[in-house]
Amino acid sequence: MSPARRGQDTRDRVVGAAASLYRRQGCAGTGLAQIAQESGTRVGSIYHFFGGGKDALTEEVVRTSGAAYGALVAGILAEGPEDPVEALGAAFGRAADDLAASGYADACPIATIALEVASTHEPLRRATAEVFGEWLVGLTAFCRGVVDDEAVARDLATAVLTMLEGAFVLSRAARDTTALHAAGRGVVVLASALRDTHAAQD
Amino acid sequence: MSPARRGQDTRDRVVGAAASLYRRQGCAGTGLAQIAQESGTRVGSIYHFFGGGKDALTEEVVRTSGAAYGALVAGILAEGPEDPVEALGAAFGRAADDLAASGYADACPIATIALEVASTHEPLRRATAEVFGEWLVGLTAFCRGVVDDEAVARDLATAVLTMLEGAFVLSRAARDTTALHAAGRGVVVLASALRDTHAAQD
DNA sequence: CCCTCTCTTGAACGATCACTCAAGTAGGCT
DNA sequence: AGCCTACTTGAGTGATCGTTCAAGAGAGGG
Repeated sequence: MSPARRGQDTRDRVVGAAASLYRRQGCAGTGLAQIAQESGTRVGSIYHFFGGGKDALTEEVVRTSGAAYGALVAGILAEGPEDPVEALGAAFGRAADDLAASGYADACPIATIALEVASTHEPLRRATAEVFGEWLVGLTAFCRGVVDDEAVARDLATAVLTMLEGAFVLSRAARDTTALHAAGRGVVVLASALRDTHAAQD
Repeated sequence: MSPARRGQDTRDRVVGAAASLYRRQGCAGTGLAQIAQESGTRVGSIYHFFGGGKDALTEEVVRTSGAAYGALVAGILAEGPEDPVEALGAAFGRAADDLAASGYADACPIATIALEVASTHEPLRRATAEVFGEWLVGLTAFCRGVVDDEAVARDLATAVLTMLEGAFVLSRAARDTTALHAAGRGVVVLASALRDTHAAQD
């Protein structure tokens, strides 16, 4: 096996292990030694791939898992019920199932990092903001299927994302999916109300 | 001044400094040395008051600032517009103002801790869950002013809290209050819709 | 075959981590 | 006055933090 291939594998394993650990215990609570052990390599190898040190690795984790989670949610919405309002509600149910199945660990991959770095590390804060921004672009496009008006759709998308993020916080803390299911019902009511008022204005 | 009084002062300053630092940079990212320096004492004094070490201090921070923030929100809602739906919306505007005024640091005092400890420290996880639970009790009571049905009020309260928590995450990451304002508009639409459908069922 | 380049390895750096402890200080009480 | 208790102080514990580096391993191209 070529060194380049071996290296790419190691690099991917490091990013994957870091993403998994960050999601469970945050960035500050995860040491490079633990990341190295979890990915079956040594700390020195991490520095071979990430000359910028832990910060560079963390930024790559944010962007990589941010893109992956955005694609995951987009897929769930696309494969869900045909009615976009019902699809939004079903997505919260799916999120609840996945969260419980993972022992209440696999929620938003970057929320913990975002809160940790928001006031302490400007480059990482920007990275998390950009990921959230990209999610909002995709969600807004989907919400255009509920309400045609761009501004209203963006408001709905923002509300949906806040409810998902907040419900992840509450559900992980409580170790039950009540908050996620309540948020899902709220999303359906909110989206339906916006669709109705929008239709009434046509 | 009596030793007991001096001690109580020191203890309060330690809890206050820890709460402030935790809110900005999380629990794992805050060292006891920094807490001691910020509160004008020494690490040894922290251990005099908190024999259980950092965990004991953290639990007190969670319960203390959890209760304080619950009272703060309750006060804002009570002093807000008479219409409870408008009061909920206004509270999000107030949260946005406060967040921006603090340099996007003072959001939820326990959200970062909750995410950090949810999968790593069971006693602290329970503490955060209990704080969220108490907030939900108060919020549900307030939402009874919107919808009389207990279950619907609790759903609304849960949705409101998830939107506040999620909007704090997005707004701190983006360093702007767009998400909080959008969430506030969403809360008004959601609460209004629930009030209308509930009234129609009477 | 040997050189090169990529990647791995293991040891070491100073700093900081949570934590401990013995000695010192000072007000309250008898 | 003298003791007691509460609190402070500063030094020190081993462990782990992020980071660095020199040396080794191993496949590809000449």
